[in-house]
Amino acid sequence: MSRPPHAAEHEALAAEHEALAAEHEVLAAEHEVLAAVLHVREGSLHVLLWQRALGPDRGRWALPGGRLGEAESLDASIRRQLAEKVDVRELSHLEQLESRGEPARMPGARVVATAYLGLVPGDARPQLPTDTRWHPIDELPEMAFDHAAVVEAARQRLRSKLSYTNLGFALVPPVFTLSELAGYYRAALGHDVDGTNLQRILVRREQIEPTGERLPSGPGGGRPAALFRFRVRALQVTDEFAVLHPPRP
Amino acid sequence: MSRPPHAAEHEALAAEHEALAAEHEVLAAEHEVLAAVLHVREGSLHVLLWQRALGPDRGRWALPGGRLGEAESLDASIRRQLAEKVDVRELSHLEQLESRGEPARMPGARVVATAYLGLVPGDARPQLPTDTRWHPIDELPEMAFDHAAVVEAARQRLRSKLSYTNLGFALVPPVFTLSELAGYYRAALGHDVDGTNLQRILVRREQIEPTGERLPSGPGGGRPAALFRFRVRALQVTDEFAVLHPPRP
DNA sequence: TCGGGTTTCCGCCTACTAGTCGATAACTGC
DNA sequence: GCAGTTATCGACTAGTAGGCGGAAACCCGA
Repeated sequence: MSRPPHAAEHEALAAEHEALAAEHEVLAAEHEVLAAVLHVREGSLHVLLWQRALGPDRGRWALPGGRLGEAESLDASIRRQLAEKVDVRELSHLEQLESRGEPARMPGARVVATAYLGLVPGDARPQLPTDTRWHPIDELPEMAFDHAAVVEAARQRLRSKLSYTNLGFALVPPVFTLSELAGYYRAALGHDVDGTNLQRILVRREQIEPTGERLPSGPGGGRPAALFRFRVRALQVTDEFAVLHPPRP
Repeated sequence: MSRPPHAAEHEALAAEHEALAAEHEVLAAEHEVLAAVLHVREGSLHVLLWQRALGPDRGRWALPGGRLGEAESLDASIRRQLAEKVDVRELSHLEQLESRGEPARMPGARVVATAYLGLVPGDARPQLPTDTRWHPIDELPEMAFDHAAVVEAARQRLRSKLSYTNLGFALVPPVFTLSELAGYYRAALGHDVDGTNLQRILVRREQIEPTGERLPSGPGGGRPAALFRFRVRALQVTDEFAVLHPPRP
């Protein structure tokens, strides 16, 4: 059983909270939403971060997010908050990840956070505010609060869902070649992926289908690649699990 | 390639966002924690519910839970709340499930809820308060608020985690026969489970091991059953997924 | 137009796993 | 000892992922 805090303690906390809220031009709130928006670019997985210019942890990099509004659902709120940093119409997927409520996760105020995983297709190049950038997920900068842990959770979630859902649709452009597809999976999974095998698995699961068209060959020649697309561009769970393993030694 | 959004478009977006933020006066939403505690008894999966005697939805059945304390983490809070309904020392597993924040999920106050999945081993018979009972998960009574959805999420989580983790340890007594083990899995998964196959899978994964002892035969005779135990009684993720399928037709 | 270089695609092979089933072992009770 | 019962073990089957080599389809230079 946890004891109720002393009144004095409580008031001090409330005062500090007020100050912080004033600084941010927002009233006191206890709940925030965050999103780790992931995106494959230049062959590796990136995450969307913005650099804090004010408040605690200024200078560090943070996930997009903010306080929950009065009449907002969690989903609606994260969409609204994300709109500040990126064109939400570019988002191909969004799902809830986890909530964190350690009392000391942020200095000053007590804030419970609900984190989301967001995905942006590989061909999208949304315009970003000046304080916001894509960071390679393997070289994260100094992160604010507990946001690094959220990024790690997002990466894990993506990795496993690629194995037993059609979540790949959210990583790739509407139409793609098999080599490109393998490249996206390689970046997201963090290990090598055999194109032949990937094709067989996804075709068998009826996740992807050929469009019938083919891309012209590159400058060096080579057989022109056939184009594919995902049949369904919304999350579906495969009845049979199938893990994409790293290659055998 | 997607075209970059026009600058004007971007500004319009930002303006819209300002308006939205102003409209959504931020308020201190209350936060509660809930747990769907599952338990296999008499061959079927049950969930722990208590009947509301006061307030909204009185008479309906609810999950254990309550408001988050000032200096409590979410995990600490759900443990404290659960202690009101069941001896928490009987809990073999507890993990976070999902958070719900629809503004109208409870009448009156705005309450964001973080739900947990709890498990109690099959041999435990914890004492319960008079308002609290185990309910078969297939015959839920009239449920309060959105608690029925939470129960469904918990069941799904259990089902899938049995396939790619050692979560079975949390369902069974410290020591068990293979028939008993198959019975627990059958109840939790909701479909038939072949004991031979289950044994091979779990032994191969090094999840279970024979204790060397054997149970005396029952009244009708029969070969005495060997006893097994889980090697590790804490959650571990199997590197290779392996789904326990329903039997083939 | 022919041949070398390049990339993609396709079919075959292998290893391994889950699911099934029947035979055998180890008991009880008559 | 024999019939009945339950548990255990081993062998068989079907299906899947991973890997590899060769054929296909293109470019380009001679």
